[in-house]
Amino acid sequence: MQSGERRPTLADVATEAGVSVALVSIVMRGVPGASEATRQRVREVAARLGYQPDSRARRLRSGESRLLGVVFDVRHPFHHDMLTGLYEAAAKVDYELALSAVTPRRDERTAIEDLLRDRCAALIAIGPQLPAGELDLLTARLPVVAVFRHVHKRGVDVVRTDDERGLRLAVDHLVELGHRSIVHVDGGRTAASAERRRGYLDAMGQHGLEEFARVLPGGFGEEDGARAARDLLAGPVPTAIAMFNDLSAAGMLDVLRRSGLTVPGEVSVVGYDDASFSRLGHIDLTTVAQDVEALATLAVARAIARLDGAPVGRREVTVDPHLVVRGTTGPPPKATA
Amino acid sequence: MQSGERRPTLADVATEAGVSVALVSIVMRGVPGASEATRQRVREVAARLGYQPDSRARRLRSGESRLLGVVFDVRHPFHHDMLTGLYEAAAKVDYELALSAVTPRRDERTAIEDLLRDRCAALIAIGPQLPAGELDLLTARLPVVAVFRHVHKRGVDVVRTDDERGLRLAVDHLVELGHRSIVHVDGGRTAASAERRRGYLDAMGQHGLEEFARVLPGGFGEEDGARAARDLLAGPVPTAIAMFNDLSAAGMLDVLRRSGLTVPGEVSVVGYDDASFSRLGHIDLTTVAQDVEALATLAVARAIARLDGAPVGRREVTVDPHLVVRGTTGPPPKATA
DNA sequence: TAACCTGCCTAGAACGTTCTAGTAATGGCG
DNA sequence: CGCCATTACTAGAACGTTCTAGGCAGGTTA
Repeated sequence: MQSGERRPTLADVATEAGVSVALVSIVMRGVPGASEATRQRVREVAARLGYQPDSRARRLRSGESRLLGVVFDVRHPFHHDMLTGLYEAAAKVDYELALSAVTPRRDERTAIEDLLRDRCAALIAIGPQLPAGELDLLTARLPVVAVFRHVHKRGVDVVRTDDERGLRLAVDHLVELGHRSIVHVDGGRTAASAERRRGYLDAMGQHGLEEFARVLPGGFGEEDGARAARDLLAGPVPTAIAMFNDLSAAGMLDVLRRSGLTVPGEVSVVGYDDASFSRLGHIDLTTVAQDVEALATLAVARAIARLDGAPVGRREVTVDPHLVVRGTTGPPPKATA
Repeated sequence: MQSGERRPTLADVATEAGVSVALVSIVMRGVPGASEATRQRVREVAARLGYQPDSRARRLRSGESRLLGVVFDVRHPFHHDMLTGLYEAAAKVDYELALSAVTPRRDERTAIEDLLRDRCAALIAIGPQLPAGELDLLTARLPVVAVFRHVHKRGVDVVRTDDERGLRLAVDHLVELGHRSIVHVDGGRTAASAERRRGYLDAMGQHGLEEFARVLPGGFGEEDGARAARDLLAGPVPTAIAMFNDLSAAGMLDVLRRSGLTVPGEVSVVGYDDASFSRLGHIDLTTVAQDVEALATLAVARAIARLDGAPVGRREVTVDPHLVVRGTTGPPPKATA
């Protein structure tokens, strides 16, 4: 009942089974060097005593930790999807994950320091906010892979979505539906905002719609989208809007609908991220989805390539996003087309 | 540039500073036993070499791990809020957290086993799905605290929201607004469903509204709420609905509005959980919020009380939720009132 | 018979800490 | 001067593993 009793160790199993500690270790690791008979017996004893290997001692002894440190932010739903993929990718190559969360009251520096103390072999930072220089310093200690964010330092590997392409997808979709007057509400100073803006402008150019191109200042929050909507309603309203992300798209949608406009009847709206709420019947947002699965797999692969000292090509690798068409996009109203 | 070099150890710092390993340990831990002069020098050397203590070795040696294992589910937004609180509560009592995530492809058993191997001192399981018996077995090894879920085994501590009270709050609010015909859509077989149902029935009774009490089968998903809405629309529609949670409330809202009913003009809706999307202007759901902060603090306190062998009162402790009034509740339409 | 495998097993040294027990130097006090 | 306390430090044993080097049977080969 009490948890006071010491947890059993290899030595306990060894004495109980009447063999040496080393032999029990051999059996527990499943490496050759023991007869099938003793193997069976040792395993039986271990199970009976409830023996569980001590990963601290194990890693301490065998220099290699086979442990990937992962920094994520509890506030960002994306990061949790990433965790799913990371666990799977790591398990495939027989690595474990050490998680360290960034919360409103626990900053990234603290999160990273914890991982360093745990002696993880490499660091995967999801959407790191730390100055690039600081991340770069870490690479003297261990390989660092940044996910979701462009870091222009030589030491840091980067795995991210091709955000330019993401916005091109959004624009292509709208053009295909017949839209020409398409505006973009950007992410302000948010990371990736520049890439998405560029993608938007490129796509408009490629479709010969330079004259319609128009970028409004926005941000990553719902309120930023709502504000942009009010700005937009002050002048001639475009037939379609490509938003920086889903959250700002939600704000945009809300204000548009409250002002009496129908979506997608009079205005089409595209988001970015495929946040979970976008799937809600009530929002039903057409959006650009990042391939979280691929990002996770690549991040792990990259970290391990560094650890193995394998030659690595480009420092930065991008993953293609894809469009998820839902209910906020449709052909433009007849009058404007 | 390469991460090949061995990370510096106490011994490296010791030789470099010309002192013994033990002394460096003393300095690094900040315990008495070194002069201020050498303290300064050792710290300077440690910083220069980039020394970082090895938490594996540290914990291995000093029997006590001061490590709390936390199991959470990446799919549940709630769990992330809990992490924020847990980190803070743990830091206050100088404990660290070891996180282990449950994902769609990584089950709870695996997550827990990982933590056991890390030799954490106690286990905090957020919304555990494991059979109560299995959780109870674990208590032979270490203290187990279940959060959010009622576990009726003697060995397991429980910290949860007073869900009965939560639904009473919802009903009280609606009654205060003037509603009498209030139905409840429950959570089906979901944990906590029974408690919330009971809270609803109690509250209706206390207000003398037994004759209006009506429970519809639901579930935890959006689709469950939508289905219940369609069932509801087949007969006479009540003036208010208390839903099992926010997600099912979203489904309910969507179907109601699509069928032409105004919310809260003709029907009021209350959710449960205060999920982040409930704050969106477009949803703006009145809901019952759990006090995540308090739950986290209590969970840590309870785990540590067990570790210290302090006498613990009741196995189960509940936290009061509170109502967050937003835009989906209002007085009933005149005709019905 | 001696020499050499091969299969099963063990002793004991690591890994990087912390902790216990102790030593040397200093200083105050009689 | 001798004695005891105090301060500053160190040696070496743990913690629970893994790993290297080897021992001891029993069989095969020269």
